[in-house]
Amino acid sequence: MSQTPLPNEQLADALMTTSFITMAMINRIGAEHDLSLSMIRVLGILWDRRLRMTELAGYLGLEKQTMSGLIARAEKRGLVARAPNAEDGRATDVFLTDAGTELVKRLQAQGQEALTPLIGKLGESDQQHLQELLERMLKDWKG
Amino acid sequence: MSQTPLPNEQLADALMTTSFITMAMINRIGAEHDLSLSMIRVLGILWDRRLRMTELAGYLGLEKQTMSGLIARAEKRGLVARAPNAEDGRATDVFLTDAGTELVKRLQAQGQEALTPLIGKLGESDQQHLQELLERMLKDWKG
DNA sequence: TATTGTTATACTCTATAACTATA
DNA sequence: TATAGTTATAGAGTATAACAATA
Repeated sequence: MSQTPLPNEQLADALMTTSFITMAMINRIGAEHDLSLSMIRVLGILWDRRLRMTELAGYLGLEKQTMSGLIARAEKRGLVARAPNAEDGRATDVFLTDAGTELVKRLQAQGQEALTPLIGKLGESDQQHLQELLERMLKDWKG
Repeated sequence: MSQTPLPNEQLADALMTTSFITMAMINRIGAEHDLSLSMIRVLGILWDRRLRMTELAGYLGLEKQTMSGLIARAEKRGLVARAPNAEDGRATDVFLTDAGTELVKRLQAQGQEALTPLIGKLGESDQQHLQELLERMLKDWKG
């Protein structure tokens, strides 16, 4: 006599609270560099990828026109560059410049630093366990 | 011979990735209701509190003028209300209306539902453990 | 004088609509 | 005809600056 498992509401709430706190930290760090959360996401996604405008918009769930504006501003600041796509004459590739790559490294380091006090509320063994659980949850997630 | 514990960089990265995924879900849910992440935070904070404009701005790390605009739009939509503060003639209290309270309940339920597939990647025992670790990490956090 | 809040202004972010160029 | 991208426009979100009212 099995029943459909109820969603773990308390876990969902804890994830949402954790995420709001983490996002507030990332938002604050971004503000120091005049970067919005969307711009940080764009740069982060481009870390190990060269994408077309439409693909990039798809990753972020934004309209292509919105991406045009974001990329135009990022390009103006020298963080990304655009180049015509080799296969499709209509498409434009976007990728990080060296300055953009350095900035992403910096942001990641600052994010790690900012999270240290929160993480430090757990002992080393619990930290290890939390890391494993999160990584298992994220594995192969198509988000 | 002890050494200063290094910050757990992999855990920090997992928290940031989890948060970006969770925020994307919440952002999508908010969009269905024409609510930005900031507006959702405002409504969420007012869930169990009646706050003055400046206090509210402090919670979100925003300037008071920004909060004036957010609250003006929320008030126009009937989600919050303003009233003069009893003790300080300069201050204005903000609180949820009944419609605002209903909306927050709805948003929380939708958030729980949206997170179910992600949470479901872990077994019940792991879910329970993850919840405990997150709650222990969040306990008494002044964020 | 200092604090609380609003208004004025400017820029970023976002979507809808219209357009150009290529497939 | 459909798709990729940009430009035009409008509204929300944000900060800096200036202001009115109260402490």
